[in-house]
Amino acid sequence: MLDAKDMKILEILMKDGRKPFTEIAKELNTSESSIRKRVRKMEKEGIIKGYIAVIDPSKIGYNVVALTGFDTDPQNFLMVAKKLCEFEEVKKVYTSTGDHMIMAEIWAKDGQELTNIIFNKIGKIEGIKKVCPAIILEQLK
Amino acid sequence: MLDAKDMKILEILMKDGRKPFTEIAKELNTSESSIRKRVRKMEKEGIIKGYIAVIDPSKIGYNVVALTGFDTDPQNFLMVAKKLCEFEEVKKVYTSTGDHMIMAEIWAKDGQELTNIIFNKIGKIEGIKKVCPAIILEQLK
DNA sequence: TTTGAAAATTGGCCTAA
DNA sequence: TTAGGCCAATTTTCAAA
Repeated sequence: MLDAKDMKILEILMKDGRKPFTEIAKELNTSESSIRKRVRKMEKEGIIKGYIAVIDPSKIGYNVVALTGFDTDPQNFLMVAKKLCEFEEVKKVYTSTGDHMIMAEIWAKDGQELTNIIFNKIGKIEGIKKVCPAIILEQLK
Repeated sequence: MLDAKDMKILEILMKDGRKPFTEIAKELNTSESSIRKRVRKMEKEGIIKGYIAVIDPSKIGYNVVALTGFDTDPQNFLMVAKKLCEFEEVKKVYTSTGDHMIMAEIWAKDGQELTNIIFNKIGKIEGIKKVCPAIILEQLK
């Protein structure tokens, strides 16, 4: 299904999602149309879900990013996870095994705002039993 | 430093990193060159760190993604974090507060490969005291 | 901000494996 | 049937005024 050339294209686009097809073609010693048709196919098949700009949160005033685990009672599990997605400050939501059934990445301007988001806004969701925020100190990769 | 228009541009690019400047300009009722100059400036300042394609790991054979916490003795903490970055399978590395000082996102083809990566490759790094993998079941956002 | 030239993308049509 | 080559039209980017 995916051959070596597709994988190389993906590797390149995972590092630079804006690299022109013409340049990718040059790097892989092939034609632009070949690259373009492969990329379009992978987009259609959902292999490439999209392209996003990567922002440094601290540079736009979000000085506190927290990986936050949530414990819920089993009845409200999915509802809680979906509600979490609705918050603008919640950038990512996963369900997972391990210590917490739900993990979320939350951006806040400072500690006070994080407290407010977690305990006043999110904490009010029915079914949440416990909240475990871990503040990210540095992203190394 | 960042005005409202910059923030709107960032919001748009965080959702679609490939949206042409001309389209963004139309949405924000301004000119293409204005948008482009603002974007270039934010790129230069490191506010926009780059652009990446978002890949569905399961569609390229990575069926197991694990958020993994690492405990280390304090002497080896930074060295461990840096070593982790060198593994191709380790896609993200954070230092953080909370249960584990280091958090990493690891991609593997299956459970067996994850076990191999965590215990045979990564686990051999000096100073690692404990490994706590949580397998991501679903990404909701 | 406007303008015009260069570069990249797009779509259609074609051939070959 | 599918991947890739080719070409012409459109769109986007870019630098200078």
